[in-house]
Amino acid sequence: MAVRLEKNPAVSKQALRRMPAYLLYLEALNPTTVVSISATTIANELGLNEVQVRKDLAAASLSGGRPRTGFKVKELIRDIKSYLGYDDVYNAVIIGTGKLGQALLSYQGFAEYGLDIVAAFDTNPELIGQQFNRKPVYPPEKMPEICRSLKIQIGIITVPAEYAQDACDHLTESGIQAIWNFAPVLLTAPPEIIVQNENMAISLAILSQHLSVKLKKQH
Amino acid sequence: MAVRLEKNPAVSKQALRRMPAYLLYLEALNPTTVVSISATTIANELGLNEVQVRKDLAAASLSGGRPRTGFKVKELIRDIKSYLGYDDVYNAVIIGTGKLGQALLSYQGFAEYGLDIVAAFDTNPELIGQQFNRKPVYPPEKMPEICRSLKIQIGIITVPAEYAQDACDHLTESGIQAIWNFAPVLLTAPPEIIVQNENMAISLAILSQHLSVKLKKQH
DNA sequence: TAGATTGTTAATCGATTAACAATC
DNA sequence: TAGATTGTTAATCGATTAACAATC
Repeated sequence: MAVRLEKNPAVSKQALRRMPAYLLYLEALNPTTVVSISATTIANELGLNEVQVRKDLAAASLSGGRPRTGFKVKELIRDIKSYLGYDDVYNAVIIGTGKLGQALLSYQGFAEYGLDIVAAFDTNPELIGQQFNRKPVYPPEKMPEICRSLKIQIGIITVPAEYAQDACDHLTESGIQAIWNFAPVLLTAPPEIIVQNENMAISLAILSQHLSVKLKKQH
Repeated sequence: MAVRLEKNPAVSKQALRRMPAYLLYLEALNPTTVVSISATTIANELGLNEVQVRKDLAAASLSGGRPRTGFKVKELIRDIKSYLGYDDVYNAVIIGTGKLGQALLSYQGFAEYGLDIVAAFDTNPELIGQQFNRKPVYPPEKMPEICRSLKIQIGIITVPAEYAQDACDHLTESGIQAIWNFAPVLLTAPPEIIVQNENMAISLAILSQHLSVKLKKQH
């Protein structure tokens, strides 16, 4: 996982957010019937501005598109993946094997994003020693040892809100570099630790805003 | 759930994304010891620009802040919640009671966001008739009837990617207004249906970008 | 009062969109 | 060639930040 910041100076955060959508769209195409695709088509299908899509694709694509024919789908998929850093693999552990933790452990799709979840931790003695998707559950005491020996870079927090800060502290002491936090809590971590929050409240607020506007119109 | 678009003309999308973080921060404060708080303090704690926080709070707060003392924490929490539309309640159903679906069904916190998940649907005969967090699982055939009689506005899709479009079509035919999609798929829905994607690939791409920059620095 | 903090107006910055030349 | 599409340069738009007056 390594985003090509060097090449194109204009790697906007916004563009980064749109890339996964391009990828989903391109991967849903039938590769035998659709060999090439234009930025225009993608823009229309996704409801985006044509020039915006063209700039985004130009930033990600190594060989660029061709006038008249557009971009080669296969190449473009490969380039966007590389642009998003899905080629390099990071090792991760999950803290908290409740239902959400189990769901993430069992999800096969992370491999494609360069995320390799190798183990989990939980305090529940009934879960310790079990495996989910062939990934073992360890007691929290083993965190420092396992994170260091398996060279874990990312800790994924899926414990209930009240234990999230503890989990964060434990992970920090275990030498990880980044935290992906699914608990609805603002974590306090040393500045060198990267914290990315998966905040469902944001999605929900945006959805609810659109919905309220829509329902008002119906009256 | 109804965002106050009318009052303040400058309801930026970006501000909407920051609001949930303010809320988490404010709710973590001890209400007996911290009665008032300044935008300056919040900005420092969250690593944001002071003026930005002040503008955001001005947009959400009804009574505004006071020079010297700042905002009353309790009032501010209430105002931001109302601003985000957490006061109005929307009814939702979950399609797909795998681990992710079960996790969402069991999560108690959605009530605070104005989301009331009242039922679930699954094709698995072993799950049909069961309850999770007192919410019953029905077979998909019952979707139109139940969604209409319970006045469901939101459908939450937590089925595997390959069934997500089917689930979307079913929900649309059942008269729902909005879809919250957790499957890594671009859904095709009629334009009047609001689709909000919970795309973990975006979070992961952002995290991986930061991480790659960080790891490069260490060399 | 003095000064911390608010809220607003103006300046800057970044992202989007429009216009257009280059190219296969 | 003609024309669809790319990629770039310039204009616009929106969001952030800076400067400052108002206020408790």
